[in-house]
Amino acid sequence: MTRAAHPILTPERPAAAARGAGGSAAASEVAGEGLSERQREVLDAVLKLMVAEGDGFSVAAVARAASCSKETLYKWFGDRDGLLTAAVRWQASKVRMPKLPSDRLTREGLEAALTGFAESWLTVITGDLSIALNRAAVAHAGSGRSRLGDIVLTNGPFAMKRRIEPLLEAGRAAGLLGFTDAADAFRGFFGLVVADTQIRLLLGDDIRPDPAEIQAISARAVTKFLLLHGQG
Amino acid sequence: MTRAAHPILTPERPAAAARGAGGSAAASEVAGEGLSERQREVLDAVLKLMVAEGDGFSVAAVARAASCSKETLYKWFGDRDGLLTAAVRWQASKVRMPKLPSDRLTREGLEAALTGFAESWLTVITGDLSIALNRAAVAHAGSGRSRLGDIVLTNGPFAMKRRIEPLLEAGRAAGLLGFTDAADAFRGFFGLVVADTQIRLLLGDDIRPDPAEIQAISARAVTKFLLLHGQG
DNA sequence: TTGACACCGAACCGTACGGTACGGTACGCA
DNA sequence: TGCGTACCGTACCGTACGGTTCGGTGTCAA
Repeated sequence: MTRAAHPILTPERPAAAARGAGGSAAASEVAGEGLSERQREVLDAVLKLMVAEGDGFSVAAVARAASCSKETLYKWFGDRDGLLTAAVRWQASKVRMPKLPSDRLTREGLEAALTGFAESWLTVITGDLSIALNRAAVAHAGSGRSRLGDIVLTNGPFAMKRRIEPLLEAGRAAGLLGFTDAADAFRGFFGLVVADTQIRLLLGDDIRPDPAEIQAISARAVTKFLLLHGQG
Repeated sequence: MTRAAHPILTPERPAAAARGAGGSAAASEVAGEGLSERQREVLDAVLKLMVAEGDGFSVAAVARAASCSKETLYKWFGDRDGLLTAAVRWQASKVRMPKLPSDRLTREGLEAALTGFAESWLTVITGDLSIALNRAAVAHAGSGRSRLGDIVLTNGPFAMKRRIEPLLEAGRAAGLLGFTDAADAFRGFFGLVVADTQIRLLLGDDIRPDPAEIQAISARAVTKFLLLHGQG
């Protein structure tokens, strides 16, 4: 278990991490903006705890699970909220959206892209980790004690919207889609894909669609969407 | 402030409340299954606190807000969870769904009923109280510490489904709608109406559609739904 | 070898909260 | 008038948790 350099994080703004020199061997910079290997381990432990116990866990439990001291946790992340926030950010940085076709759009390409997106989205939001994180974010949004809600909102619905709307616009430009308001079209797409799935999962209903069901639901949703907005 | 008879509640199952005799003057039995006037006051105070502070409040805060003693709260509701559960049940008992047309369905009647339902639903879920309750229920569903999630699920999405599906079936029977799977049709309707509104609200986005917007959204959603499933 | 550093593990502190107990008061009833 | 009951307000208790401090250990660089 090699130790790595450990930048002191400003939980709000990850900061350029004023670390001295390049750090020792294992300070790789893959995706977790300025996080050391060890820190990522710790954050993964936090995520695991969130799935298992849903935000009710103590900092001591994190220390136990990650085999590190509370002192280190507080030094790295400031306080419990900073720890949670960092964990959610870390998870968000891991999620990748599917590739969208960049060349000229065909009807089939558009349909495939939309379906792929729907499947990907449903797979994410029905996952244990997403459910746990969304639950925590919702709870925190209620008590206003942190910005977890913002983060999840940004990396959840908003991120989806930012990715989908250009695709819809491209579809319209290519004469494949017809709509007047892109936001409204997105709303329709989101609704047809997600429907009541997410809120039911968050409320504890244990519908867990398997990949086949997700494919079927996505296909139906895209069919409906194209029925509403398809041209030709 | 007149005191009323106070049945000891079994939080799980409200029970027929083994009260002695009819109770004194003010023990009216309007809607809150076996709750005395005073108890309903207390539960309303709890709901107010949930809106204001979102489940983070202490039992002492409830006692303060409702001008009653903690001892009484524990006597009536058992523990903090019982108190919350009773409050959510009490609120659920107050929500009324819109009337649906019972006579022969016309195309206009169906459209009006669907639109009315959509408006009603959006009005409910964008309300402060609904947001607060859903947040609490989601949080509790995560830590498995109570059955709040079930209650909200039953009185939320499931209740909507139970009310809408017969309407859809009636529409199909009257030749106004076409679909093969009622559950799938409901899914579509729910999605088109709610879309990302609820999850965004729960996550702290402060979109608060006013009645005019709700009407507009509902009308568009119903139009789309009828485009997908309308016959003729 | 020595010192600085980063970390672990455990003990510690203050507080907040769930839950209980108790004294005091208003009221119905015999 | 006196008793029982239902309630309020407050004090109290135990515990759990966030956050701090400290002693001890491994590592690296001078």
